[in-house]
Amino acid sequence: MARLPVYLRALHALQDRGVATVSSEELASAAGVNSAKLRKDLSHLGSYGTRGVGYEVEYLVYQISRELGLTQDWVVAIIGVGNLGRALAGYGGFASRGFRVAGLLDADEQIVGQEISGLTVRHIDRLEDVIGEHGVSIAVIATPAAAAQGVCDRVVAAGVTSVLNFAPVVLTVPEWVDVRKVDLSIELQILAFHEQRKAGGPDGAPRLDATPAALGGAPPEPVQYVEAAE
Amino acid sequence: MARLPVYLRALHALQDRGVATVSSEELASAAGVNSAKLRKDLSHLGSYGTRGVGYEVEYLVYQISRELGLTQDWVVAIIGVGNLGRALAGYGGFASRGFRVAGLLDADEQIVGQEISGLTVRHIDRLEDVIGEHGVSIAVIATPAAAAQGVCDRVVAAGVTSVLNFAPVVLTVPEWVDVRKVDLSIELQILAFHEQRKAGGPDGAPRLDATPAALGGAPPEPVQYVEAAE
DNA sequence: GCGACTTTGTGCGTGTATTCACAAAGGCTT
DNA sequence: AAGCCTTTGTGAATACACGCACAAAGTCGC
Repeated sequence: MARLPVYLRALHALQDRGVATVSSEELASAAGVNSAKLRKDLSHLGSYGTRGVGYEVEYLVYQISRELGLTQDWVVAIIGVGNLGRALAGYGGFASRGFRVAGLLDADEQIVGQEISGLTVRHIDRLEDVIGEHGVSIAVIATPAAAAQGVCDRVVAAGVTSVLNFAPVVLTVPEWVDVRKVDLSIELQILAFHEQRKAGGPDGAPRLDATPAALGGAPPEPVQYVEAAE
Repeated sequence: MARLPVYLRALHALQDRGVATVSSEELASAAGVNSAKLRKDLSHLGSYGTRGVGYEVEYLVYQISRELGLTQDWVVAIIGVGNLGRALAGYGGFASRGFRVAGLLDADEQIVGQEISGLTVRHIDRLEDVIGEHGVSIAVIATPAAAAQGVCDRVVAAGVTSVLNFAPVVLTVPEWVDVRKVDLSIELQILAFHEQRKAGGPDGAPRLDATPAALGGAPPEPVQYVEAAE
């Protein structure tokens, strides 16, 4: 399930606070989900709780990590070292969960050779070498949209079977390859949609879940929706 | 629906290629979804297709933009100008869809005053001023985890009703505030989970959904996750 | 050792999402 | 103008996710 990482994070937070045992109610609250759902999720991996007491934090951390495959190292390459690629390279949340960034690649000669977060950026021409040398199994694509599919084809040909795509395109891959997409502007668009709903829909329909709170909101200016390539 | 932004992107790509009309089958394929689902989604906003022909791209773009609230400007503030905040500030996908970044804020004196993507970073102490002056309605939180809840409380108190959270914590907000979370490491963990499944579960159990044969492609070699020695 | 209390694990009803399949509707050709 | 062909829009069947509520199971106090 896609919620396990969230539980895992909450459990780590509890561990840091020295909590040894936790009930489904508490953990669900910390993770922001329903307690029955949490119990059902956990029971799907086996019975790791003690009735009347709860779950032992450390044991649960281990079981979830094991289920997610975090008890082994995953070797990652980041392709595209722009602003986003740099942010990803320096993101501490990777290393602490068993993800090791083994390569940074870019097509820009200005960037190739730079040292970022302890790694030297290599030229995209060496993509296959880097993947082979380090046994990369997960590729992170942070290139411009136009380059993404080409890069994707190459990493797949080189043996990568999981791709995390930050470029705003739908990637086409063979069936045995998994792709997950993170799209920053889509998230904002979804927020805008809900924001608009709060203020009354586009057709002026009365808002269904109006809040009593006073909104010091922005007077929305009439606008054109200009489109630009990315 | 959360899929509308994906359709919108696909439509924009078609527009750039000069395509005037598109069938549900083509658009669904470009967006990576089932065509019946796409038609049902679109019919939910009204009947904008022509039977026997398809949908007029430009008209559909307008209707979806309108539904999503992209025909008006949304004013955004980015709090936390680390690597990620910088990447977000420079991300072209925002401006092109009606999102205007009106403020960059950080607590680090070293960063305050820097000019990034045409904006001067201001001190977090001025958060309420910036929100009020520009009529910010969406806040993007790109701070360290420890600071996120505090910042969130402040932006909410200042009148913001939508929050896009990049910090790895579950934010607590009043019921009238929408929060969306983007978690980079969670995406990688989900990939690792599937990757592990392909190779046989954590207990070595045979994979249940193994693909018997790959049509028109090289079958994946039996994968091993060797610890890469350097 | 026993009973009361707490908490898990899950059966079940409900609502929602997804997909199939087809009739209705429009264009296009002759 | 009439019939054929394409594609939409949607009824119906299916699958899935969610959450309530409760019995089973274990702990803790006495």
